[in-house]
Amino acid sequence: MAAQQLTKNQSLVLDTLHHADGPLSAYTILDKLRDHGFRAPLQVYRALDKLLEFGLIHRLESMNSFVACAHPDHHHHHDHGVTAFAICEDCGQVTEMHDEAMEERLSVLAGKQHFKTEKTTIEIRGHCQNCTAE
Amino acid sequence: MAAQQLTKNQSLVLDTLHHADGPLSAYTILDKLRDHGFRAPLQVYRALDKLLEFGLIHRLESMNSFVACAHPDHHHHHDHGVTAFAICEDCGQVTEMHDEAMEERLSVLAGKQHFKTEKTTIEIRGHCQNCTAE
DNA sequence: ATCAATTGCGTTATGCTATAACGTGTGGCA
DNA sequence: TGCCACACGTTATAGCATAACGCAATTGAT
Repeated sequence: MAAQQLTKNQSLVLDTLHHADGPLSAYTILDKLRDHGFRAPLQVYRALDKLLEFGLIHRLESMNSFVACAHPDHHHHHDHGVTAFAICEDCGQVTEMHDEAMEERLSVLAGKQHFKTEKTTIEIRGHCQNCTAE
Repeated sequence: MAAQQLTKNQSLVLDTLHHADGPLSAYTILDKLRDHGFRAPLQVYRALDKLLEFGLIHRLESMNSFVACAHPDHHHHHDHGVTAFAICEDCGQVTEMHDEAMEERLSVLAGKQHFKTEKTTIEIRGHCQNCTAE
């Protein structure tokens, strides 16, 4: 699949997320981009929607914020399978995790209910290794 | 563990959720309870916080809303393990699912990162059996 | 070449979700 | 009695997200 050509706004938002060391809310992104001409939330949300669609970023439902995808190949749409996130409540770091066995398990669970899965959210809130070492 | 004595507001909110046939937002609950004297969001949110604490309801992160716990014994605090939710995007129905194998898998994943889990969110968006049968 | 459809953009206004901060009342208990 | 913890009510505000309008650039079919 061909590399996705991003618009200026989309690139700015994606760069902002890449340079952040944790998830950012849409309004935080907006504030960081005011110097680049951003004035309104919609400018951010529209870019975020596209980046989500391209699979370049993830939305963390449990904290209404967004992170750049940890995958190496930023230049292609790709379907990760299910992604699980470990979110540290102390330092805000987010770790992206993939696991075949868990996908399989979820698939079985959904199958039992004859449920057709469109999107799966898995978010683990807790404390990362660094922040646990008191 | 002893039955939890709920306050008037807490009971009203819990009843509202029990009688609903899908998840409700805090503001929807507020509207349904205006006739019972509710005037402000905080009255709802404070009750919801307690009900969450007691394990009588769940919060669905991916849609900012709340459902009554499907467990039969409403009268005791209980720790479910991890709960996964299947949420139908057509009819709004929510199915609560529990699975040992998945918990185990998540535990292993977290362990690999030396991550200390506090709370796990699993939400599957899609289409339920009824709504798939076109 | 031209028209229509699509897409991105900017702006204003609005709606939905959640909490801060303050004060009141009540029940338990030393 | 005086203190404490807790639920409650109210006002105000903060934080998250989208509707609706109009304009500009691009594409693609005729």
